[in-house]
Amino acid sequence: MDYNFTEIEKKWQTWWAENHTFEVKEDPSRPKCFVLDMFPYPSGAGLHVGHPLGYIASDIYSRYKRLKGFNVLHPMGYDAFGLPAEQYAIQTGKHPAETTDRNIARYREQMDRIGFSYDWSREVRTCDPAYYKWTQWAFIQMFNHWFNPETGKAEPISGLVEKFEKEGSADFTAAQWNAFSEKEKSDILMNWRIAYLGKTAVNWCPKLGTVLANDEVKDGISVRGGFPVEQKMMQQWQLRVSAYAERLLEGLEDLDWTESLKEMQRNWIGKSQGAEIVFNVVNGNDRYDLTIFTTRADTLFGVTFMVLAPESEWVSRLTSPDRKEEVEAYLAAVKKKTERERIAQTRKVTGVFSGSYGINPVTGQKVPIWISEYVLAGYGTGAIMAVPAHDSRDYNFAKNFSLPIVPLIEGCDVSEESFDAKDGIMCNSGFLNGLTVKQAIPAAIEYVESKGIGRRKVNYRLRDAIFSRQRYWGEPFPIYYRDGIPTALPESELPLRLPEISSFKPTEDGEPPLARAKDWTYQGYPLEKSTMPGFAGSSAYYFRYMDPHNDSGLVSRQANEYWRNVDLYIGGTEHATGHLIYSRFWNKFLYDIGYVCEQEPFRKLVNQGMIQGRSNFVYRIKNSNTFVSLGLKDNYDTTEIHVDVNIVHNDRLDTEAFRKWMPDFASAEFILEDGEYICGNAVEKMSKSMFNVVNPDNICNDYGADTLRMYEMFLGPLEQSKPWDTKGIDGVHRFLRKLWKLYHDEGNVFRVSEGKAEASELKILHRLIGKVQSDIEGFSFNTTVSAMMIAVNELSALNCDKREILEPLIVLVSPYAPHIAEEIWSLLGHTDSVSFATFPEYVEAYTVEDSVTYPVQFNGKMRFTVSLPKSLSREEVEQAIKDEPNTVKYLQGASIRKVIVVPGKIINIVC
RNA sequence: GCGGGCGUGUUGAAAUUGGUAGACAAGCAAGACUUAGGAUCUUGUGCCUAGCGCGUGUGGGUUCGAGCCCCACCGCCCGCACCA
Repeated sequence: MDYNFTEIEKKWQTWWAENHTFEVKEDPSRPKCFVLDMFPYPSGAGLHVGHPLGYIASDIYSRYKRLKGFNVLHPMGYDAFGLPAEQYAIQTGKHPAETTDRNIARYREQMDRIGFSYDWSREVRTCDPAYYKWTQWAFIQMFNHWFNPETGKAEPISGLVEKFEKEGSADFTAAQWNAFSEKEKSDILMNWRIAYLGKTAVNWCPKLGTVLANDEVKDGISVRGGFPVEQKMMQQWQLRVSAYAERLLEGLEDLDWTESLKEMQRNWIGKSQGAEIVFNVVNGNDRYDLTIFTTRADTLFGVTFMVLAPESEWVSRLTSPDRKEEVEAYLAAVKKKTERERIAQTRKVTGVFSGSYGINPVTGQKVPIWISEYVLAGYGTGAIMAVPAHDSRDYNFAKNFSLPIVPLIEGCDVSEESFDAKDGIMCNSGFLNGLTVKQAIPAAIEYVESKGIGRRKVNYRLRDAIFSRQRYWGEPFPIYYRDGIPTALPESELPLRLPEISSFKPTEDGEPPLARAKDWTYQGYPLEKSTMPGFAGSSAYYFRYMDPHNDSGLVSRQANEYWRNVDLYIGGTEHATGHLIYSRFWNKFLYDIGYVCEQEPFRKLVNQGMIQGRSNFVYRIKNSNTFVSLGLKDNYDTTEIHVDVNIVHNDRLDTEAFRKWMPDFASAEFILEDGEYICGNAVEKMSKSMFNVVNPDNICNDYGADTLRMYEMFLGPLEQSKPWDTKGIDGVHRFLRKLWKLYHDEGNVFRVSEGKAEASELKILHRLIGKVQSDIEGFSFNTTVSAMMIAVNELSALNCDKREILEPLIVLVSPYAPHIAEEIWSLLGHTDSVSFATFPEYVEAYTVEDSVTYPVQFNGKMRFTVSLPKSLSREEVEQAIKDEPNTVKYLQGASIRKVIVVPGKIINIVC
């Protein structure tokens, strides 16, 4: 019997819980460090070994920072509202709260086994009324504020009302405003509120019976559930995220995030500089001003037609009577398509002529106005000027409908494809002729501005976030309809609790499930029936951890000023354009209203890679119950069958376990090679259906949590995706046993000596200290594990049993393998947790020998500064350099292994 | 198409950031102990025509010196994608 991880881990997990070891309080005398994991959605499947990867890294970092003297806030909670629990409720009638509670209990149990140093007293759950009170509270604040473009920040809506009362606006006078009815005033203010109700094109998912945000839809399919999505105009609650586009973009600059993630956000925000240009348009005798947006004002002379989005409100106005039938047929056809079909048919050109014409403001030429789905209603003004010669989409359209193509750049060939590059000399372009494209763009904008037919304009791709979901399991809106006027509940009424309902399905007439709630009213007025989306509860949860039990505010001023924002945030890259944008927006809003002290929520962000599954296969000979080993399978006609990876070890099948696995295989026969059944393998997504899910509990049972933690780190760089492969886990486990043996004799009796450490032993220790320090701070957790293995190997080779070495060593190991460290720490005579130890100080003198520094000249040309041990004479060094200049020289004797000679640079001595 | 990143043994990967390439593990091979081993402990393990030879996707460049820097090409991964 030696290292008994089962006993040790249980013992210390209980001890930590009983002693509240990881609970933290604000402590102004110590620097703070806020280390956060993206909290999980507690799904029914529980955790697999991929989930804890980021949690382990953040836990190591937290424990390390604690040893370094930081006051570390390291909390965990659950993003507990969401679709799966509700879908399950619809199928089974079980209340989502019940399912959620059960799943959370399971998650907690699994996390506890891994030995995380979370402060569980700060746990939050987004579905808890005491928590969602503050989600609703924030919504009311957004409802009561507007975004002032002049100051670039959120301001109370009352200020806007005052302004309207005194000055009116561009659309109405003060007198008119004051004469408006309550309803009219409410409708106008809706155009300004940060949280507002408005009609917009939404992603409607009929299967889920709800609308979805852009980031909840991928390739025309809902991310949750994978159901088709279609475009629909609907009245929905929205958040005016687009108002913050510029600040969200600028804010990225100072963040310590990966370049790729910042770039993803930049793309999502999609800033483009251009101009809005007004075209006179004619439909029979009617004349209008139609504004379009373009980034290529320089191509104005090449406009040969214009295009409207099918959803554009201009369509009805510009359809001439004789074209009406055809246009309506086209609109109906477009409407019928799902988003997915629209994407799939991307290259197929469709469109219809409206019957109206636009007048090119620089040439006076009449150009036809078309309607086509390749123009998007939600971007710019939903209308474009088409320049087929220099835009490939316009080009395809022109070719398809035989519209003219006018090239504007000298020497470009547009017979086969458009010339999209912003490069070359302008021609056929009046006053722009002779300019380069780069000169022509600003020149054209200046021209249209001076003629009053357009203006410089910056456009963003970022849309407002659709905030309503026609579902049950989410936060109810703190909104009621007073005579049809959307009104916020008084804050004193919060939380507005989710009511009990008889069935979780939408009603027969298509209303959200909340329509089934009895008495869903406030003071006799109806309450809003939709609920908030998943990202509502996750947008500001990090504030709640700072002050989780505060009943009078989201977070107290004092707690917020101490913890400020997240120093390290670890989570998956899949949240790049969802959660991470919404959180930043939400945070900036709270900052604007003076509620929180930092503009950005997450200072440093690390994306852990995904752990994929490594599937195993067996090969069944067709029409038999005989299975043939991998190497021999080509001799037979076989079917490949996924086999549970938990009954396979190093690709060798446990044939007995296989017979027991499924009744079908009870009488299975095997054709072995060398007495073993070898399985095939492949890397696939970790999922139940592939039988490749590895449960962390199993690893904890077989090897212990410390092995799991170290092995997950050892697997490779944190950010990288990699398959879970149990090969190699034995190596890590062996390391922990060796570590244990360092402190124990043959009979497993604890033993250390008090003797003075040798220089060689100190050297091993201090090299490790330096490595652990620089690697953890550089998020290179895998190399630290290797360094520990080397140190332990070297120390056991030296039979080192000195407390002076072994005590700091166990502190170094403790962030990675906290249970074994805690056990040994207590054997070393400590009564306190190793988490309260101090990180040992790195002393460089142990790695570099005593040395002197002096300059050396060679050939009168190169000058070097040489740092050498006293044991080598200057003559010896110079001779060595002369013998073999400009290269690596090995010197005998001493502890010096080479002298590196670099012109003008300090010479490096490697020991 | 646009943007970001990567390419090193049989495998996961290291490389003090321009200085002995392949650390540390895994696998494989040989040996020891053993009734047995998915246990433990040694030892070996980039390649070859075995030279003091060749090797970090390919070709070139800078340098005394390149896995690392520069140019071109090839291949892979991720994100965005009718955004005018």
